[in-house]
Amino acid sequence: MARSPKTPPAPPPAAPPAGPAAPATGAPSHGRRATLADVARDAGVDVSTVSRVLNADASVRVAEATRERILQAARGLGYRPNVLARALRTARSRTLGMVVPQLDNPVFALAIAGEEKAAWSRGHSLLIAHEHDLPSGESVYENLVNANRVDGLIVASLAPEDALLRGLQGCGVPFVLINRRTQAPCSSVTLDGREAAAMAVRHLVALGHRRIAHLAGRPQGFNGPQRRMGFLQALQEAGIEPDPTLIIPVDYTVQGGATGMRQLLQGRGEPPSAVVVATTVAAAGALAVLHERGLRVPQDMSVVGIHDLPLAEVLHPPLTTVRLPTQAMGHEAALGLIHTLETGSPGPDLMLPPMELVVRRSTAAPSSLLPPPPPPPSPGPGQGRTRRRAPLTKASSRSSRS
Amino acid sequence: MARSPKTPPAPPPAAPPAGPAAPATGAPSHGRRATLADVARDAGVDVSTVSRVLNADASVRVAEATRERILQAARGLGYRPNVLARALRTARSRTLGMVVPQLDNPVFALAIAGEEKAAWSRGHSLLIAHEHDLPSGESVYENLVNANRVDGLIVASLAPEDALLRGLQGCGVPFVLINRRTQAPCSSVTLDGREAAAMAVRHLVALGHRRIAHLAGRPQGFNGPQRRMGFLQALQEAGIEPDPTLIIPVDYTVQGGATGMRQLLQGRGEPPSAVVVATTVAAAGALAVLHERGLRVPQDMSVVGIHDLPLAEVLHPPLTTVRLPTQAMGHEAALGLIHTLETGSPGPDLMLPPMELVVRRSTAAPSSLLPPPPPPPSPGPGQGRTRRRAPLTKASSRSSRS
DNA sequence: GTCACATGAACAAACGATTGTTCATGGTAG
DNA sequence: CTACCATGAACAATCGTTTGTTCATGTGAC
Repeated sequence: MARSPKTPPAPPPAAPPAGPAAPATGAPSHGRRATLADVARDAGVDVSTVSRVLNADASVRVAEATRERILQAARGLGYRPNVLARALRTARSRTLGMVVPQLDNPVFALAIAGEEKAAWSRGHSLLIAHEHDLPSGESVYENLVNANRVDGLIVASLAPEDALLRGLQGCGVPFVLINRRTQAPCSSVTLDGREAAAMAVRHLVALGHRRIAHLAGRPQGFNGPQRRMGFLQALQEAGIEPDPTLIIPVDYTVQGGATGMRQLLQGRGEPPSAVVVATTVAAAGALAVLHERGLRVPQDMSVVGIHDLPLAEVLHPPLTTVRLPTQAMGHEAALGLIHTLETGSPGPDLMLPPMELVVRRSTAAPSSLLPPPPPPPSPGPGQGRTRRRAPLTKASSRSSRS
Repeated sequence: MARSPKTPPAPPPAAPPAGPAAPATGAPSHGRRATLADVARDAGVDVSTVSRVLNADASVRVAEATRERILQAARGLGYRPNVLARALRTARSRTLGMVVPQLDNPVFALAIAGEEKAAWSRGHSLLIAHEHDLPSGESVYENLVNANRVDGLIVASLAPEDALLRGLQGCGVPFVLINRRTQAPCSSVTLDGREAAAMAVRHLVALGHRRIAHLAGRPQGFNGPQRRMGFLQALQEAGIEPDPTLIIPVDYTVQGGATGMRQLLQGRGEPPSAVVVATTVAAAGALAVLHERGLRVPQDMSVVGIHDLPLAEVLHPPLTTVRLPTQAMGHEAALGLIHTLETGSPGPDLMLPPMELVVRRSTAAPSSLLPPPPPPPSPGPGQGRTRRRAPLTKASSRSSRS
């Protein structure tokens, strides 16, 4: 492991800067892949020397001429280290394991994209596993660690905290949770749902809304309560007394959003003029119910979704959302985990701030005031953090933990 | 995490049917994982014997008592084979490499889910890589094969055929393409877009539509032309003369669908009463334009999308689609590849038929005829293959290749 | 003319498995 | 009583690396 400690971009281990089409300057001679021994023979030295030269082992001295010969031989043979052998010897596979509860969820797919990028950029690979039952009775985590030898785990699980942590700790490798924080201190990378919800509310307040509802996530999860807190906090900041009947817990599904919206519409009292929906998918359900009832968006009701997805663009009308750095979450998790693996330092503990408020066509000033008089804070949708675009800012806000 | 064992094929490599909680009957003794040598010591035999017993090596005879002792020792130690060592020795990693052009595409995400399931069910792992450039100048394929030692590749690439195949063949491992066929004979698993488009058309014809448009995919891809062929064929079957001005090539994007629909609406001549859109995403764009123009769906225009996605459910109105077995595609590809690896037989060459027509609210009889008179084939949406639900049927229709 | 020493590179032992071959044993046939 | 054979298990080589240690060489000081 004597590579240049940091310097990730560098491809020191014999990367033949071959022609346009990489295929072998003359390498794939007789089918078998070239090994250290082949290089050693060609260069007329011992394998150990080759190993040290190719790994830029600083603790050893070799003559410049020898080094050249070795490098040349390696290049000529198209030598690539056998990661299996290396991993066996060093007990480090340079592979990260990612466990997801579901793959067909754009949030996880994006996170994986970020992880994959980070992993490869640091010379690691990503092994993906679905959270599922194994015939052997092991957990996927254990299997990954015990049999496949991943060096660390990135986990996005919905399992109960205690069992999850117990299982993970039993694996004996570093891990980082994404999209979720735990009571117990534990490395994690999450999205700041509190701030996201607050941004949504501020946008609506700036438009002149005062009666704002919230289709909130499940109270027992992590993201639901976060977003609810942000919602309440921003309301309070604006001097608006929150109306408990306007906060309705819903499932993160189309159906859940629809049910929640129905419930909201049949409530007594003055109806809201705007609603912040905990997820974009639930917002889609809410929109459907509004159409069903003949209510126009945004004229009769403004809708904001939290967590931007491609879906938001194709809804009717296109949904105003708060964009969250989902891919960055995966990227940071992988980078942090690799750092932990390399230095032994504790894992990352990040909460990434929202990227921006994406104003589409589902929000406008409430029709009760037209033409819209300049509302208290600032007129129009161009307030505060709108379209801020701060892609990768970090916020190590352990303080914000409940 | 010990769950109900499904007992699929067989877990020959020493799967200890431990108690409810797998964590060690007494195993994780001193941190280090148990090796063959540990088991051998405990059982008082040689490692080679342990290896043969645990692998159920038929070519060797061991006394029943010895076998028992070994099994017990392995169980007691919680022994798990080190796949790295095994892979090094056998030159088989039991790992599949999956290369995708983009991860945030539900089609690929679903395919991966299918592959992952198939791989694990056969004792393999799945290594995922994004199709991207490597600093070393190698292709991702080569890197996967050369350095990470995957035994085979599943590839979903949009790269030009010749370069792609050359690169893949240079890797020297079996591979199977998904979601795409090539001119050159080559293992692949695809979705039958021809039949899918035909199903969509038949549905519309059954509703009474005669003037049917097609927002078609790119002519140079694989799926676009397939679907276009199916569209034309079904029209012909119904005795309808296709109108070339009603077939418009579009990009597989919201924007593409929108542009295509605008073009369709500004055409001279009698406007179509229904449209088959090549993808659900493009259909979303088309719907948006229809709303923009004040046209009602399905009263003024029926819309069918090909390739069902969760998105279809949340559009306005919910989109009638043809459901394609995307996950099964990945499943079959992985299973086929593993079969190739194990037997040396040629790779799979499948084209999976559509699963069903999912009738939602975007299709109805054309308003020109109300009440709808029984149209020629059969009345109502309950025709032919609608809601057939044949999850995993295969069709080795190499004959259908152009 | 030795001795010590720095230099450069070879030697060799792992890592944890698989697998071809050899070896000890006891029973049986001649 | 010896030769032979089937049986059951040990021996040992190997996969391709990494890494601690040893070894040969030439140079300089004494």
